[in-house]
Amino acid sequence: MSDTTTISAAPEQLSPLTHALVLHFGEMGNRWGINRTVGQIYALLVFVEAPLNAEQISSLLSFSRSNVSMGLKELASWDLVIMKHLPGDRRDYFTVPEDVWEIAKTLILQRRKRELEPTLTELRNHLVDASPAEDYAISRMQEMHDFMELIVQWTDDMDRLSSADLDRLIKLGAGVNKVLDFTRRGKTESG
Amino acid sequence: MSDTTTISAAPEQLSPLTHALVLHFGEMGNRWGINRTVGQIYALLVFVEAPLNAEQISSLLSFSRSNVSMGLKELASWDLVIMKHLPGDRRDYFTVPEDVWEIAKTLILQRRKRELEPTLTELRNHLVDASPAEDYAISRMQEMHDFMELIVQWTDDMDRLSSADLDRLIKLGAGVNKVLDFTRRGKTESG
DNA sequence: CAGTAATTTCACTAATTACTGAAATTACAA
DNA sequence: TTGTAATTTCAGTAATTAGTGAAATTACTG
Repeated sequence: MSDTTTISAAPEQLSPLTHALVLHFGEMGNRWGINRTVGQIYALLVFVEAPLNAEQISSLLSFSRSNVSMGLKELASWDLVIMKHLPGDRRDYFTVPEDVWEIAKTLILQRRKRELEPTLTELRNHLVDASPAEDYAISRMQEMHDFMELIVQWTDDMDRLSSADLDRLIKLGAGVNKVLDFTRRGKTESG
Repeated sequence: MSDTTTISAAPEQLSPLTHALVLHFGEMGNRWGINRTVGQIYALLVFVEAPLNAEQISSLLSFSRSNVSMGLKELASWDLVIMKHLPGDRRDYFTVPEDVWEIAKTLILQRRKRELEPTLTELRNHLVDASPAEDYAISRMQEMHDFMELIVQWTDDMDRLSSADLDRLIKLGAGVNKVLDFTRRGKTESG
């Protein structure tokens, strides 16, 4: 037994499996609008049980300490990481929520904020003082606006769905229809 | 009356309104994983009724002909544009589908393909030969995999929802729950 | 408040991605 | 075929974004 017993021991290096996934999420980062670094940091926090400090992240992923700092800052701005502290240790430790659905809900709301809301505002502003001369463009904008509002409603509904409900849905293999039944019934009897 | 009567006359320059929106969509392109050029071209095709050829796009947005060509190619690879031809004119003309929901469905499926499916495949591959020693990482991967499969099901369901149904939902101001009711009932009686 | 560990900021460099004009290709018409 | 209009490709350049190390800041300890 080693003497480095903090809490649920952080690895000194990654298993091939975790390493492969971390690299994959780094690549996927591009498609998700975040950079490689941030993608890798996040995957690391997801697949490693122990909370990690910046130094550990930096050495496990081998990029600079300052880069890790910026990555964590970005993840924090997305509300995607949880900061913890160990007694007698002043370093910041980071983890992610325990269940996927919590993570996904955060992602959905954040993406909505970044990808939808600015456009919704823009459309609204232009629609108020639009001259009826530009018939076609205006009706297109109106449709788009209404549609985006609908998406906002949908994501609000989703946000109300608990992890326990979702868990059950997964086991049932249920499609969208069942999900919506769940949301409309409100919270269920399970913990 | 001018003699440039093709079909629903392409403008020689953009109205301030359309221009503003085109610029906005160019900016948003970043957040949506496409570049400014592609975002602007797409917005242009959405807000201008007439199908446009590459030359027109290039002059309305003032970037190079070759850039337009690459942008259209990318949009085509996402299945987001419709190519048309006018009798006696060999140039290619481009438009987008008439209704927002058609566009959105395409976007949903395409984003799924680019943002989810590669990871789903990766997870599946790693999960088959995972050593049970790495308990934690594996269960995280399994959860993530199951969740992503669920999203695939949801988006499949959405894809089955018709524009007419959606249109009605918007008018009702309905949230996710109503949507799912619609999908489970199948097609409705409206045209 | 002096000392030190941890973190953040920032100017710089590296790497990537976007855009262009020229050349090549394609598609059709005479 | 040959000619010509339209489109695409591509090598080079411009612009943007990512990543680093050194310096500055913050936060805690004695």
